[in-house]
Amino acid sequence: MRMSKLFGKTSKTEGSDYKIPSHRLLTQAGYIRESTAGRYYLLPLGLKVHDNIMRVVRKHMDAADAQEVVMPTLHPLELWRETNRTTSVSFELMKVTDRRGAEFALGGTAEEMAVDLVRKFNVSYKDLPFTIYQFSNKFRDEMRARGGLLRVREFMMKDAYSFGTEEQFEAVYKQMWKAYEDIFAELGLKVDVVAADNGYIGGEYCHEFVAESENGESRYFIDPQSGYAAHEDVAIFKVDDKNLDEPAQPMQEVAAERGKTMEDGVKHHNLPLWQQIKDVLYFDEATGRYILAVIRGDLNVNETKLMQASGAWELRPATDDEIRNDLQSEPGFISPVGITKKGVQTGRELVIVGDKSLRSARNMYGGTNKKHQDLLNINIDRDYALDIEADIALAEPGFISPDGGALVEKRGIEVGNIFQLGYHYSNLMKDAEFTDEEGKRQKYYMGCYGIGIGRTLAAIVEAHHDQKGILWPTSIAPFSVVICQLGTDDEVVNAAYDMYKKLTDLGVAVLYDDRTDARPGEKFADADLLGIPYRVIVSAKTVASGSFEVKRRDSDEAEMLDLEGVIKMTVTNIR
RNA sequence: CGGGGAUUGGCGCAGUUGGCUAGCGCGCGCGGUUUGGGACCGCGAGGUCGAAGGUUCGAGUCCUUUAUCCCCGACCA
Repeated sequence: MRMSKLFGKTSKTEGSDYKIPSHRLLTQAGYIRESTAGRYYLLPLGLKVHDNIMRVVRKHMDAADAQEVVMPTLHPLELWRETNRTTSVSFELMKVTDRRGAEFALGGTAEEMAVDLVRKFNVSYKDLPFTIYQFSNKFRDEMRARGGLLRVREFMMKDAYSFGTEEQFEAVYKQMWKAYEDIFAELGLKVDVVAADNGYIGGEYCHEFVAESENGESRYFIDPQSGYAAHEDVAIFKVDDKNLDEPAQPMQEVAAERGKTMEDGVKHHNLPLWQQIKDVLYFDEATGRYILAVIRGDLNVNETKLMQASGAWELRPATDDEIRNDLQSEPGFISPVGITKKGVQTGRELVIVGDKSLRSARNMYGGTNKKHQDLLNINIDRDYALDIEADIALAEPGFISPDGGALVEKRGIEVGNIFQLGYHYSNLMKDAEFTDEEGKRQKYYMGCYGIGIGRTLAAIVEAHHDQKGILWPTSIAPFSVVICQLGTDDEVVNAAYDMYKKLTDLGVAVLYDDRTDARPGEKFADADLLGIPYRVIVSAKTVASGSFEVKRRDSDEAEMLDLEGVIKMTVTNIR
């Protein structure tokens, strides 16, 4: 490619709206350009990198026995109704209607489409297991786009769907896990594999592949000793026992003229925070129930775990009005002891969900559901009962992992994930079945596996850049070599063109900076900004000496090589 | 959707308490001198100041409505 003809210019000035390095560098170097918030043009350079990432992903998916297909972008809304996801997905579905009034969803993920495709073929156990995948633009009407390519409303995703029996699933899941490790390794992206929450996709467990970055949106915890890694939503930890050797004391009601915070309770009674009972009252819009989360005072409630444990879907904090008038309690003095289980005004049910940490302490203290009255020596089972007992505690840095090490908090970009879907979709969708050995119909057991291509591209830039620009890993660089032609003398131009031609004929992706109106400094700055792995300089000086200056983007040292040397170096270092 | 900030040639910005043909830098075009880390001189093109309405003799500047964008929160590849 001749740089003089390249569409998409580099820019010396940077926009003030570009807050994170990948967004700024990709825009400044002419890889991408924003259309509207969360929708981007991929320019020729950006498309090359994008294609290269897809090529790597495709290679490893194929190697893992997945088969590529293409699904329509417009999904019949009927299919989404079949799984009730017209209302339950967290990202807003974008819908379109055709001239006949048929409704479609713009695909944001394609579980239903995959199942619908497979069920058309009436598969048998002999066909299982198998995995299909596609690359397609996904549409998600996100509340807020953010950070350039990091969170957008329209993006290329590789999504794969596996079909098989429950017995076969573990091997398939591991195969995909391995494929993902190979993909990100080849892309030059270090990732942590963390256990995460399935959310709206359904199923029981999943793992996220997260590239550590301060600009990422995923918070997760790792135990560096054991390798335990989990998203903050699902991270578990060991709760220490406090005073279980203490005998249970008789419960006692006392006057407590205090404020409503936990600290007020600690101060008033001069007792430790951990001994206080923390009560957090929610209302679930989805099921119309109050959820009272009860936990040891020094811990916080993890709403994701709480939703999992209680079956709630749309939690919001209960209002003071609801607490006082419907539940006859008092903000700051809520207590599982004697709280009404049914709203007196609305008749709404109240479910008490208690954290297992409540069993790590005795003789706890807390409110009475009456203002300025507290209870001392509250003991679980004896004084109150839980409807649901579960782990609903939020992990914090320094807590002890299940393996015994201290948890470290990290932040990163979620570039891919693998989900166990189980029977979730085959239960919801008709005829999602295969014929087994005995001729009986059985549900498929499924998994799904996604990688965001644009986000991965941005994550690679986040991980590989310096003051001057991008440093592409050779596996995905838009060009392997940039030839900087300095000067316009015939010998220089001829030598540069000759090298460009020879390398190109050998299959090396070469960017030939043939611009006659750019001075050397500008060419160097652009080469650095663009992040091409190798830079070769052809100038009057080098032509006279019969050798060329070759420098790696990630090194400060150049070496002088003749044409044969340049060819050898670049050809052996390309993919 | 809640909170904060912004919108003036392709990009980055200035524009005072309302006042004259709306400026600067970069970039772009033409001519020339240059050529190893973003050169210089000359000439030139390009803006109904996000949009609509209002106040005023007069609006980029004041008021109302509205659109878009950025940042922080709840979601995700």
